[in-house]
Amino acid sequence: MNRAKSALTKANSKATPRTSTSQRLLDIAAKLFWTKGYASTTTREIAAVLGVQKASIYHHVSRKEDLLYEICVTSLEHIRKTVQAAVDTVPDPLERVRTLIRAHVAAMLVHQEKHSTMLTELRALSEDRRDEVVALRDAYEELVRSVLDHAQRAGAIRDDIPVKYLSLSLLDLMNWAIFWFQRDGDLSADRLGELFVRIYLSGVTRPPEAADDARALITEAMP
Amino acid sequence: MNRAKSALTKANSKATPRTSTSQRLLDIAAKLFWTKGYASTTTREIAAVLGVQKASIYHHVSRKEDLLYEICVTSLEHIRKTVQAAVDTVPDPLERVRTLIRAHVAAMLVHQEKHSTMLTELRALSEDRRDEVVALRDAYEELVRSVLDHAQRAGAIRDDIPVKYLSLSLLDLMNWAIFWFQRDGDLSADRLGELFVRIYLSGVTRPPEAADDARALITEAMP
DNA sequence: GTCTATAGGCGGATAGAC
DNA sequence: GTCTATCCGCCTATAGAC
Repeated sequence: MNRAKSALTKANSKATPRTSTSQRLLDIAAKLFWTKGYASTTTREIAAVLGVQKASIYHHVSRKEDLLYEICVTSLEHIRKTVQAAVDTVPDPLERVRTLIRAHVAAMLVHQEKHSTMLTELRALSEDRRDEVVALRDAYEELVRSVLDHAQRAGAIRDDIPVKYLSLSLLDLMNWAIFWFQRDGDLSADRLGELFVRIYLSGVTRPPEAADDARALITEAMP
Repeated sequence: MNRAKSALTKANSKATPRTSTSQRLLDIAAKLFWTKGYASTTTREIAAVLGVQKASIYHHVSRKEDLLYEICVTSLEHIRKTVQAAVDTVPDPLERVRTLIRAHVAAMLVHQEKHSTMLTELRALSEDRRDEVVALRDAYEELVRSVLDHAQRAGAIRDDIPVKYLSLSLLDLMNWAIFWFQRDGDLSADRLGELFVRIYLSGVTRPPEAADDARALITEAMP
């Protein structure tokens, strides 16, 4: 937790002016890191897309790694704050789980490039910074676990599987959709969230006969 | 399908003698690619772990990329064959889904390094080879879809979500466990498979009261 | 099948003018 | 804040002996 806080502080204080060029730099880097991977993306390419010379990048960051670090921190802070705020408005334990799923999917898709870069390129960070980002990630996962734990204690979700694994399974289900979800495809972000709500909460087995959750979301066929 | 076959043929014919050194080379490369990523792993490191000079590697493969290509093909062919064989022995549509989940989890964990490398490093391949591997991956995903489609047509699983998304969700749930599953942890590979069977088929909502699947797997608490 | 030696290129990063 | 010019190290891959 201390580490997490220090990560944020550092990210905002550093020699990184929040000018719009710096923001564009981060967005461009995220898109390239996501597409080609961090190690395979060169500072030359980033500069070319940004429309400046390679050396100019070093006015905004002191190392290529800074870009990756800031992308990871931004992504994790955004999703944690968004999901926390959404969940806080809902009292019912089971409805909180639904809200978490919807908010997580929406938030991760808002920053699709940054979120997927964080998920896959974390290992490219130096040890110290990786530790800081992992601490941020752990803090978020702790939020997910607490929502599930609350629901489990309330008797709303199954208790034959430890919350640890319920949580990891849910994160796997949601996070990796980022690899195949197409913003312009036949499925909107909202519908993707609803899809995961149904699968995760009800499973795919056909209910014996309308014995599904009473507040059933199923009124029309998906997509 | 044609592309898939050509990928396999090439992989087995090429200038790649199946000596034990070549096998060790592939295994070592897979472990390093998985840990550090393909682009960040140097031929020097691979050679060092193998216990030879850098140049000696080029007797077994003609380019570093060959290693990644063979890892991807091996991994996908293994899982496809294993899962197909397992599913073929089971007639009941719903039981086939369960069998698929168990077989997929078991197979991907047997070759954990290769499978995760295939999942995350595919984009580092040259365009032609990437196309070939993607064709193999598509062929496997088609197998998954067909099992789910069969179950859906038989009325065994829900029909309010298209098979396309049921399939992608299941693959996300299973595949990315490879990131957090610890071989020596408190969960065996078999139990991980059972865990996914329960979550995917029944969902996490607590059943109204023993209204869960009659052939319930839930006899003891997990882990 | 493995070695030593080296080619040849590309990468991140810096110096210092404007 | 951006430019030109350049350093230097590391990387993949090859040449050719044993």
